[in-house]
Amino acid sequence: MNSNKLLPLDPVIHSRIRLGILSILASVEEATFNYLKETIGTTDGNLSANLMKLEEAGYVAIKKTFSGRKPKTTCRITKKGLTAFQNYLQNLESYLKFNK
Amino acid sequence: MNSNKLLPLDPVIHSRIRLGILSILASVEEATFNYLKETIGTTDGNLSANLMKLEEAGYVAIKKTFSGRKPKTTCRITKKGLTAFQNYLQNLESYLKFNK
DNA sequence: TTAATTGCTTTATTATTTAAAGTACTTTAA
DNA sequence: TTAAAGTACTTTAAATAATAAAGCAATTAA
Repeated sequence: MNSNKLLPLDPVIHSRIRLGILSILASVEEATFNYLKETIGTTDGNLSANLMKLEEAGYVAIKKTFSGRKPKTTCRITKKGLTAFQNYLQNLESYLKFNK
Repeated sequence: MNSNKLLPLDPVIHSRIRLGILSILASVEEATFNYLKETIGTTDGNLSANLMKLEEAGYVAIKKTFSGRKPKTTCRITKKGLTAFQNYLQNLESYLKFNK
C-alpha cells in the first residue's frame, strides 16, 4: 500500500471545463476561444465564464485583439497556473494510484 | 499529437468526494463510513450526501448493519460503478495526455 | 443521570454549471 | 443598401451541486 490519504484537489481546477482549458494550455503555448470551445466541447457562455474564473485566479492570461475586423480572444497559461496545474496532477495521482 | 478532443467526464464521478469514494472502493473490496471519511478528509454530512448520490446512480451498494450495538455503514462498488469508474479514468486520460 | 460521544441524516446556505438571451459588430445576399 | 444571417463573445437566470451547520437516535463515560 503506497497511499492511504487522498490529497486535496484545487477547486479552481477541478471542473471539467477548467481542467480542459488548462490541459490544453499546458501543452500548446496559446489557444483561441474557438479552439478551446471546440476541443473541450462546450458552449460559448460556459467557456467565457470559466475563462474568467481562471483569469481571476491568475491561472490564465487573456489577450483581446482583432483578427481583421473581428474580435479575437487568445489565452495562455501563466506561470502560476502551470504550477497549480502540475500540483493538481500530482495530487490527482493519489486518487488514481490509491493503494497501488 | 495523439489527441485533439477532450472526452466527457461522467458528472456523477467528477466531484472530489465521489471520485475519492470510488477510487477507494475500486481498490478495497469494502469500506466503512468512517474509513471513507478519514481517508477522503471530509465531513459526515458531505460523505452521507455523496454516498446517497452514488447509490442512486447504482455505482455503490450500501449495507447497514450493527457493530455491537452501534450502527455501521459499509460500502462497496457495484459492477456498474466499476465500469463507470474505469470509463471515467479512460476519458480522463484524454486530459492528462493532451497532445502527448 | 446527565453530559459527551458516535454515527449518521437532514436542512439551509453558498457556489457552480448550464442554458438562454443579449450585445456588438461583420458578412452575405437580395 | 438594407435586411438577414453569422461571428464572437458576455450577461443573466435557472437548475444542480457542494459545503457547513443543525438535528436525531442512540450509546458510552463520568
